[in-house]
Amino acid sequence: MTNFETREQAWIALNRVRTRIYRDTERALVAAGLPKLNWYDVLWELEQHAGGLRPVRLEERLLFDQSSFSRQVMRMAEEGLLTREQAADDRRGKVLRITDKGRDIRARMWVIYRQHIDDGMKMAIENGGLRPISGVLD
Amino acid sequence: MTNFETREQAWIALNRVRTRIYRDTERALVAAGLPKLNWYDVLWELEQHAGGLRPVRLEERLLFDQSSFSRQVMRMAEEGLLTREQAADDRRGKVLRITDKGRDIRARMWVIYRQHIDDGMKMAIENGGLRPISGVLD
DNA sequence: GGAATGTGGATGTATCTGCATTGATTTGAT
DNA sequence: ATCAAATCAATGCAGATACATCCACATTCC
Repeated sequence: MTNFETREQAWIALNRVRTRIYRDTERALVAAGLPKLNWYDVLWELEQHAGGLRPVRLEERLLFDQSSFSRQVMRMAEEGLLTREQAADDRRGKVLRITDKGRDIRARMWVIYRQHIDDGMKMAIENGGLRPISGVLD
Repeated sequence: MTNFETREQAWIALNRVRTRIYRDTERALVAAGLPKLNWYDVLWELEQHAGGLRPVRLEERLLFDQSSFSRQVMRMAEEGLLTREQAADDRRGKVLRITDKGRDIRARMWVIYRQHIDDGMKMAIENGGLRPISGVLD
C-alpha cells in the first residue's frame, strides 16, 4: 500500500510527461502535414478490427465525448481515411472501416509518434520524472 | 536501459490512467459548480507565488498556447479569481495575483481533485495499469 | 541616439469541443 | 403485440482552442 503523497507525486510526474510528449508529437505531426493524435487513436483501433467497428464501441475505448466523436469521424470520412457504412443488423447504427489511405497515414504518423514516445519516455526515466511511480510500485 | 516496447507499454498505460482521472475529475468539478482543471493549475501556481507572476512565466510552466492562455486569464479575472495589474518594471506586461476568492475556489476544487487522484492512482496501481513503468525503472 | 530585432500580450478568425436535444430504431416489460 | 424506456448517431448552440497577426514597448547593435 502507498500513501497519498506518493500517489500525488506520481500523478504530477505522469501528467508532466504525458503533456510534453503529447504536445511535441502534435507539433511534429502538424509540421509534417499529418493529422493530430486523436485521429491516430481512431485509425489504430480501426486497423485492429478489419471487420469494421461500431462508433459506440470506439467511444467506449477512447473515452471521447459522443458528439465530438461523431463529428470527428465525419471529418475523417471526408478525408477518405475511413468509410461509414450502414450496419447490417441495426438500422440506427453505422460500421466504420479503415481505408488504404487511412492505413498509409497511420503508418506515417507512427514513425513520428514512435520517435517522440521513445525520446520522451527515455528522458522522463533518466532525469527521474517518473521515479515516484517506481516508489509507488515498490 | 530499456527497450522501446517497454517504453511504449508504459506510455499507453500512462495515457489511459491520466485520461480517465482527468475526465472524471472534470465531470465532478462541473457537477459541483466549480471550474475545470486548467483553471486549477493556474490558481495553484499563483498561490505558490504570493508576489505575483507574469503571464509568460506561467505559460512556460503550464505548456499552454499563448493566445488561449491570454483569454483564459481574462475569464478568470472576470470571475474575480485573480487580478491583472500593470507590471511596474515592464510596461508591456502584466502581473497576475490570486484573490481570496481564487484561493477559496482552489481549496474547494482540491477536495474533489485530490479524491480522484487518490482513487484513480490507487486503482491504476492495483489492477496493474502502471506496472510497465515499474518494469522500465527496474 | 536610432533603426532593426525581439518580447509580452491581445485579438480576428476558423475550427473544435461539450452539453442538451432530437430522430430513428431497438429492447424490454406486461 | 403494444407501449414505455433505452440506445445509436447527428445536430443546434455556446463556449473554448490554435494559428496568425498585430500593437506596444524593450533590447541590441551600430
